[in-house]
Amino acid sequence: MSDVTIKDIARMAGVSHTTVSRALNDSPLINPETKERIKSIAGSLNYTPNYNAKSLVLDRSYNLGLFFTTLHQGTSSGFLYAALRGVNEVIKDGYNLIVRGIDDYTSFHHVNRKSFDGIIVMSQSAADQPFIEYAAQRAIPLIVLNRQIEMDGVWNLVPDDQSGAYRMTEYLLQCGHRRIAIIEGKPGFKSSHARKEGYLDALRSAGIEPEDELCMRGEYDFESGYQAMVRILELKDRPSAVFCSSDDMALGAVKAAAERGVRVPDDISVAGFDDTLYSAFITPALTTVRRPIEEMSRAGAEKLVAFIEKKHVEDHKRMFRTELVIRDSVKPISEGD
Amino acid sequence: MSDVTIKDIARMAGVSHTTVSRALNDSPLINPETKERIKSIAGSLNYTPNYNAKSLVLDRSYNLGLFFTTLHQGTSSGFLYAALRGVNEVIKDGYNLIVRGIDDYTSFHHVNRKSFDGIIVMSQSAADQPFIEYAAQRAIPLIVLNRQIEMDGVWNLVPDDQSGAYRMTEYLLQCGHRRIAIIEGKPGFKSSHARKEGYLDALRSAGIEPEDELCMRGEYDFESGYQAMVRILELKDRPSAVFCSSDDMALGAVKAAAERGVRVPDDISVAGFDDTLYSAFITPALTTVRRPIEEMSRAGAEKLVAFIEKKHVEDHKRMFRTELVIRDSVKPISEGD
DNA sequence: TCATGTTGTGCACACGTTAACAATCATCAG
DNA sequence: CTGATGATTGTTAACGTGTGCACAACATGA
Repeated sequence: MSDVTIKDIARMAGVSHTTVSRALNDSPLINPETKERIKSIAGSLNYTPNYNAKSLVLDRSYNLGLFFTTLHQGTSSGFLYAALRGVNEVIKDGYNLIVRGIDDYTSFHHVNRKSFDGIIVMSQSAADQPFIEYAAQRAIPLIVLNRQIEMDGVWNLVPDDQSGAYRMTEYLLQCGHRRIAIIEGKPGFKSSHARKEGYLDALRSAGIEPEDELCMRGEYDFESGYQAMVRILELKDRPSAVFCSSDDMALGAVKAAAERGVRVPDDISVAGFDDTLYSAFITPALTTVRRPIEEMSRAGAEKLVAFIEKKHVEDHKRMFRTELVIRDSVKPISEGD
Repeated sequence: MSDVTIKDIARMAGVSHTTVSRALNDSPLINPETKERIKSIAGSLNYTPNYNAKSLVLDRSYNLGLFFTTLHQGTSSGFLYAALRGVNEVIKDGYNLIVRGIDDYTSFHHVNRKSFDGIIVMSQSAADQPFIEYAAQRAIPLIVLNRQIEMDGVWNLVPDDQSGAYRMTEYLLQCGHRRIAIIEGKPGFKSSHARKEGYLDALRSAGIEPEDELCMRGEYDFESGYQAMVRILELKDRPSAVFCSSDDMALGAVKAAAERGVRVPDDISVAGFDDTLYSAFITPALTTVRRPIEEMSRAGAEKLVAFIEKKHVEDHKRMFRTELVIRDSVKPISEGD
């Protein structure tokens, strides 16, 4: 059936396979009439090039990789969907999109330049670092989304955590909160720093001097959020709102409060960050900050394809605007409270 | 960097490249000592085979395709996620999983046996038919999930609609409903028939003779559900519950009821089928039947890989158990009502 | 007339791998 | 000692495509 090759076409057209190859690739060397004739024969034979052979000689795979930190533990379906949609919208017919969880690989043996024209890593954790370095070292065009990273030659598109945190804090202030605690992210992480800076900026803009007492260490995970909230609730002068640097920690915070008979949001407001899927389902539904996953993915894929196809690409870093998602876990406080 | 080939290894080991190829592929022809020596050289050089070259000569692509009806209009993220997880769990390191929406293709040019060792179609609509036929005609190992299909040489794994409908009806009966209407699916569709049969069986098992008056035609879509519900509400002896053969129709039915001041579930109970994503979010949250997407995907991928690797595979059709999802749109009725 | 393009085409090889067949060598039966 | 057998390894071609170079035909300009 589909086993017709350029040699078959060559025989029919009475030319060499070289001419056929050139004609089908629109080489300017070929006589326009010959070219048309060859193309019409190819069309009528329903010719499809053998991409494996092309790949071999052209040193291109026509494969793009979209890698997630994990596909089976923790990645939310909404996150996956948004990323896949974003990338898929952009890539042309000529590419295959290969989707995989990094933790599915027992070795990175199959990850090399011959197999991937380019790779998009939707990074959710520092556990991806070895993979990213491996790919970078193999000189595969690489773009890392979502998680901030410092590597030369690797593009990096991340959500603007700082302004997200700024606007969330601003929102809490608008709701009348004056004493607002923060539970910080993992120490040393860029995102932790950015989110805290946004928080601090917003407070200062409102003329409120941040208090060290209200800044709690966290690790981005459920447990650390729980622990931090316990400490917050023990403060003599308890804050009326807590900004958590991740939804996971917010979940822990809500649990700690509930266990101590402190109601969210009636007694204390809790805000998160990330808008993970469950955020909408828990009680109370979490007020949080959404990261623009689909937009980032689209931009990342565009950039990657443009680079592969040799168009020049300039800037290596970019921030994407985050968005406030207002649900039920933050409550305005009336003046008299 | 990674450009070491078997010829390089051959030179270092003082053998021919053929010997290297055989050694690395564990051919029994090679002296065990030589084999070990070659393997260790390959390891130390960090050798990775060029899969494009392998593909060319072995006529295998190492690619599996996972195709959805669409990725950007209607496919729910949960559905996508479940399917992807199921397939991904099964496929080995040696395969690439290519994910795509069928409606993303402007032509099926890139779909051929040289580019795909096998294809899994997660079919949500009859619109996939041309794609499925195209792939089948190209002799690509093919498995169609979720939608029943009648084609030789094409595996087909579908949810057990009949028993799902049976158990839903049974549940309605347990809730005290005696007069239960059904809105049927598209005439001529296997699934419509199966769902109706399940409904009829359950009624008869409970000693209730089905009434023609309570069987309404539908088309699986919102509008037909609306129309059918209108007719149901006009019946002199109105049923206390309506089993809709799809969530879309259930949605239409709820709307028709609401517009006429009939409350769901207080005045009438409504059940759906499919567990589409929105089913949980609408008011009232829909009691429905979930299809075992992840399980089906896993089984499908296993079957496909087994076939590609020449192990014999027997049965070509299989049903998967569906699951009742109880939410708020069905209410038990007390004896006195 | 002859040197010098210009235009279109083919030859031969390359890409990295596998595999049919040939070759070598040791071993063994007679 | 000799031919046969079996175990290893090498030679060579093949998979389908793209490309550097040579070449033919034909036009151009002096």
